[in-house]
Amino acid sequence: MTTPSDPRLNDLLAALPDAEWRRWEPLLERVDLRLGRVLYESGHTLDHVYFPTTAIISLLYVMEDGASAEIAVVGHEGLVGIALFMGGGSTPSRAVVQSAGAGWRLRASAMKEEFERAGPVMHVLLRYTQALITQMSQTAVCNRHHRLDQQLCRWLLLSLDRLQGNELVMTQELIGNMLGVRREGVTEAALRLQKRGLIRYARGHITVLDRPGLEALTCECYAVVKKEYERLLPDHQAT
Amino acid sequence: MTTPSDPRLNDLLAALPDAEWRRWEPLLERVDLRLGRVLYESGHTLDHVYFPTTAIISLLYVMEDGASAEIAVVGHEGLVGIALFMGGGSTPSRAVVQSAGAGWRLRASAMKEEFERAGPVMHVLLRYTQALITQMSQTAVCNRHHRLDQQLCRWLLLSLDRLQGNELVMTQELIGNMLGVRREGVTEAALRLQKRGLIRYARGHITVLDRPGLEALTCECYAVVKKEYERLLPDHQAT
DNA sequence: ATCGGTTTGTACGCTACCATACATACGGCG
DNA sequence: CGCCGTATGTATGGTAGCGTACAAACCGAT
Repeated sequence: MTTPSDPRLNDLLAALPDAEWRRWEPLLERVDLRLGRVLYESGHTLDHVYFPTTAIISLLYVMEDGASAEIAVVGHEGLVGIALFMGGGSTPSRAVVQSAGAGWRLRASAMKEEFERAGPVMHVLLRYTQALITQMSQTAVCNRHHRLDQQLCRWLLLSLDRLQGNELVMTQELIGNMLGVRREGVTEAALRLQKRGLIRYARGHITVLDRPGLEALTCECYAVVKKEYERLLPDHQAT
Repeated sequence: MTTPSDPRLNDLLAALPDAEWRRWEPLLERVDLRLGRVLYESGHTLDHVYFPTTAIISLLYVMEDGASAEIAVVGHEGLVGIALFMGGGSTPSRAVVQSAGAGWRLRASAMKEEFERAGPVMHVLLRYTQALITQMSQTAVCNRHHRLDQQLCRWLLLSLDRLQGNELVMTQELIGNMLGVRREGVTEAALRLQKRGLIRYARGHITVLDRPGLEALTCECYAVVKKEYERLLPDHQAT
């Protein structure tokens, strides 16, 4: 698929003042992000930052023994590759396409230059980074205290917010990798949600039937993060 | 106690170029940080950033039902209050003094001004922020996958790195709050470590007897975070 | 239509941690 | 010295999620 996919579907790009946007537009390169593609690997130096429009990227941490856990999710509201302007150039995590779609990317050198202007671009990026930090912290807390059922609800809602439509393509095995639990655990939790009529599951396709129901069942973590994104990035697109 | 406590015991202050240091020095105010003091509360606007020298600060998240979990620890290697220059002005977490000691603080307005110069100060602060992000992500993963015994080791080592000496003043109840587990769980884990001869516990005083032993027992999370701090902030003081 | 790989469902025993309750021990203060 | 509050140790039953194993259902390709 090669739909044009307006770059300004990405909220950060959309938030750029006109002057910056004119500079950026010619530098942006469209990328087709297929399921499973790795945008960067733990410890590797980044060569681009990615601005997803219709794709969803998962930042996940893979441990020595192969166990993994998602630390944050990035969609059209954000960007992948903050280490570039934060100064480290790499992070000990991996960025994987969790839901196929489109995005736009900018070369590392261009990104750094733009950031170093220390103008509105920098401030938006830093506010976004703070929102991302909130998501990560909340994930830490949620991992500690909340039950799998609630976490699954939170995860579904986070994904839904970054998609158009109410269906997501995702096997239970993959959800298990993201949440850092066994596939069987996901099966059981998903069945419980299905029995309540909140979702429908079928071989890698989840249809959300009752979003308010999910919101009622999930833990506070979802709302806390969402509110913080809205506070820090008020220009964001309505979902 | 009102020991002078050189502000440059703090690694970030120590890393300042001379020109910046001369500007900062008169602006820094010494603070005596007693156990339990709250430097900022969830959602409240920060009025200072704090640079601990001998104190240790715990960033913790308190949930609606009162359950809590630590998302990061800050000592002489860092600063408390990144939300100030990241742009949000507040975060949904709380900063509490976990180990009494000294620190220095800077008014919010001064901090912002210095950051906005977009020079070396900004770059150090951003690299520190990235290190902090690593710590938070790793906490999320650790909460998901590792056993309490290992987490306790990690926590002890993190504290030890930020202290002089090998004794820390901390009840099991408080450790439970930090790690987000029951006090009884901490008692049992601490007893296991004690039986192995790694620590000695006595009414709020923990003495670490065998640091290499703790390092051998803890999960990879400790080393990953430590390496990342060293990579991002190479000027840091040897512990 | 059949086969084979993938995805989902189910079962079983196990362990770490939880909730609760209570016992003990220490230490500072009168 | 004895008291009391705080801190630590111990016990009991409950449960969520794990590791493992295997069955069933589905889809696509031959």
